[in-house]
Amino acid sequence: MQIGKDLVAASATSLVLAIVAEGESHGYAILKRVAALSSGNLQWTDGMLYPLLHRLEKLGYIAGRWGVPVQGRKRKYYRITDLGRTELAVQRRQWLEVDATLRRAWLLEANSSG
Amino acid sequence: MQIGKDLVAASATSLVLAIVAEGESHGYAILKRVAALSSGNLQWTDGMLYPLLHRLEKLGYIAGRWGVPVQGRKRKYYRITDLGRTELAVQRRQWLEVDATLRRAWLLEANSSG
DNA sequence: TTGCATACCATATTCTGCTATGTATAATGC
DNA sequence: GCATTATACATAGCAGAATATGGTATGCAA
Repeated sequence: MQIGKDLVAASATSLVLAIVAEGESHGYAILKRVAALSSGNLQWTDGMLYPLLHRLEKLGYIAGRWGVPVQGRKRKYYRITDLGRTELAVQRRQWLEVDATLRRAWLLEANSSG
Repeated sequence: MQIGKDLVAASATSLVLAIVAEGESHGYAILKRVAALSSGNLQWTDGMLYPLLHRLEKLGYIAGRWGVPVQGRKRKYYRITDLGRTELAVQRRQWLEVDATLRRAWLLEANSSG
């Protein structure tokens, strides 16, 4: 299934925050995690993720540090901050509220003929 | 509760389609319907609704006609098209898919300490 | 040692949609 | 009859985020 742009944008922050709340992670791994959690339905491009990570870091929701590996490409690891946890809770509440609204609207449509 | 911009954008099309699927409606009435369905949590501005209605009409999801009232301001009434109903179903499926993904992600976070 | 695939990160430019603003009519209160 | 608020629609211009692009590093195959 192809997921629309707006929906991707609306869920992106919550997903990233939830994933790094699980434990420190880096860009590429987050990409894979999203694909796994969504059963492959969400296929983020790296081009959209990195700007998002920068934004979230600037907002103070996540904190990044460069990992210095013995071998291999260097990676930037992100972890969630306290502010980020708070924000995650806020976003969840908002999502659930809109979800409830939509479900109400869908019922209306179902009941009004077809 | 204040709902974020992205979330508003992601739910707007579905909401409008579901509302006009209930029965023909016009801009101002749709605004009120959204507020009611969301218990006042979604407070759309007319400035965001009208461009959206134009877009949806151009896409063929809704069809508009000018109502000529005996008295009162003239209004533009929109009804849903067959294409619009199809699109509504598509968007609902997408929303539910992302919703499932998010709920999975939230569980992870809950289980990973706190 | 060349070429290709995968891992990994970054950002300028483009595009899209909202904010701000404008127009107009009808109802209400005084 | 005048001011104010609610009703109702439209769009130019701007802000912000994704696309497209670019770059480095490692491994592997031919």
